[in-house]
Amino acid sequence: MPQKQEYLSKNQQIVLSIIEKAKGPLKAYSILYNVQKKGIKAPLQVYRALEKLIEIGKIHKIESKNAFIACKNSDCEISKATAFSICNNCEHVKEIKNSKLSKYLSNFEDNSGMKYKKYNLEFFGLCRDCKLKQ
Amino acid sequence: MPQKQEYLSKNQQIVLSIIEKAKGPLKAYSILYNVQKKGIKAPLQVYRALEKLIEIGKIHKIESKNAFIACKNSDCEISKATAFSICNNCEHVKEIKNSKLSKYLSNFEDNSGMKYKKYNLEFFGLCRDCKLKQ
DNA sequence: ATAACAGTGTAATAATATAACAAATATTGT
DNA sequence: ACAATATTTGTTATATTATTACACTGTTAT
Repeated sequence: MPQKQEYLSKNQQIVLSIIEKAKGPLKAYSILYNVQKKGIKAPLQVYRALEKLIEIGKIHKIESKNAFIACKNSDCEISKATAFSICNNCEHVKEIKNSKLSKYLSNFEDNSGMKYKKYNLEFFGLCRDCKLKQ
Repeated sequence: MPQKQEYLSKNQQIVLSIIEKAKGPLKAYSILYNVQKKGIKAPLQVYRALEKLIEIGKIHKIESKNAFIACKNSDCEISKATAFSICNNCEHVKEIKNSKLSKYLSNFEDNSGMKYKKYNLEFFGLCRDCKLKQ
């Protein structure tokens, strides 16, 4: 009796594969347009797949952009600690993999002594290329 | 010659005062319904005020909720380093004021040596009250 | 076999946010 | 005070993002 889903359903596979092929985060409706040839016709089908893929940690949502990106971090099977670098100029997004940072945040206690199960961190700045160009 | 706006316009004041009075984050359209008696009729008027208020650091956007909360942190006149605690159960949101955390994140360098001007961090868990109830 | 569960398909609609344009108001430099 | 510049406002329309509701299909566990 498997506790966690071990396979992806058809729609989940289709949506994941589009996101994995993409260079950057994709928006839900742009995913939809990309998969209409493959039989996914309605927003809800996309959103359902996205929800599941997030739940099992295959993708992450970039909240400040309402966009979805494949998880590059083999560790996070359940997506609970995410950090991203976002370029204000070219909009390039990269997942930050930094064990010191993730340890620091996972163990963080606020002033009341509370600890958290989950966090999402988004950093903004200029990426290397954009900094050079300016 | 003031470089920064030193006052708030009428609509900005109205919107800010609603947000400051609220117990938690408010959504844009809920703000709209609340201020229709005061002459603000259209979403855009609310969004424009929100944009300005964010820019000058009077409020913050909780990205995972598409909601807006007053800044309790007198330091952040320009909103560039924000951290929040969000309860998964009662949805209570609190701005985290922790100088160690903010120093850590403001000085954070990623693996490529890049530093960032701005960040937003959202922590999720159960708040004290909800933890006790369960 | 059947209950429980996860996934699918479809239509409709809700919720969030922006574009485009015209006019009014405030601010600054001279 | 006056023109030039900035910002803010008002309004309509529309774009974008996300969910509700309902009927149906397939798989798994007992």
